[in-house]
Amino acid sequence: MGLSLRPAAPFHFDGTFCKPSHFPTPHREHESGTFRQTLRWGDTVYGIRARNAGTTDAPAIDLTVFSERDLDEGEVESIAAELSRRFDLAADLRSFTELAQSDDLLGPVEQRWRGMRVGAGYSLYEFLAITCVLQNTTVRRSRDMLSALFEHYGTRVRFDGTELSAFWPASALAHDEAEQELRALKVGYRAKTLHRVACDFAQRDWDMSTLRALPRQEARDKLLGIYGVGPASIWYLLFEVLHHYDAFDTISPWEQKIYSRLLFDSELTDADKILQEVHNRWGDWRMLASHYIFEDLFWRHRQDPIDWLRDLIRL
DNA sequence: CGGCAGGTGCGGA
DNA sequence: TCCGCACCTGCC
Repeated sequence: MGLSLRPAAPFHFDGTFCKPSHFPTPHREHESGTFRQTLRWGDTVYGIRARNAGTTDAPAIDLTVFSERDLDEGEVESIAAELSRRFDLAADLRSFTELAQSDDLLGPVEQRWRGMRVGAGYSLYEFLAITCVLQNTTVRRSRDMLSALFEHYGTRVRFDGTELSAFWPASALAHDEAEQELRALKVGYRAKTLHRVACDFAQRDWDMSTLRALPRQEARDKLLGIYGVGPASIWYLLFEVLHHYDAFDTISPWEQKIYSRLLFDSELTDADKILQEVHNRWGDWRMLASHYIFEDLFWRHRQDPIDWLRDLIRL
């Protein structure tokens, strides 16, 4: 069952649904003009297919929802609305475009990716599982931990000629033995965090419409109350899940190295200096601007490997 | 082998 | 409020 979505112009389909700087997860796949993912929504797992059916200035997406049982129209509409929020389809990026045009670094990048959205596509709980496996380790190990979680707790879903994994519900990790189970999956001390967060969410999920409506500072304080969320994870959540375009006030070591290259053509520049520079250049758009620059860099890296970047990510 | 990595919570000053 | 420390595991 399907319907048509109308993102606000300008819109960049492939930039929104494909994020080369994020490591691949088994719940989504992308090829030019087509995106598929699984979606756990309510008590049901759906298959989602989005197809580009428009242009940058006259955007349209053909959305198809797959399910084992019959779907009613209201159900499909609520899924469409949720996906529109997750992928930030209504975003007005016109003043961002204006800002980019007067910036030597962002300008050419924005031209290539005009209309690209944040586009994480996860629920809050799912994204917390991601930030948890990102903590204090290397990209390779984060990827391995997430694969193990999907293999053990995820479900395989076949639809539209493909097979993808779906995220597990929080309740799957909430039973008493879950922490021991998780340790066996080599997630280390993160087992405690994953278990505790799962218990919290299994008992009471968040009211996302309230959270989305909060000013950044209040949303920040609320999210910091979640066990396992600290200064490094908080801006991932604020940006990717809540779309606060200015959520960029701390910088992690690997990102510091990348910004040092991009902004100062050096191997390592002082973190405060980078934050100052980013603030001066892009103001309230600084996190979105950084996102554009990162995706552009990783996209170019994928086409034609960049040596220093390969050394940094060591995948 | 010891140190460290894309952090965080906790106890003690 | 700020600081030092433990923590699973894999890689150098």
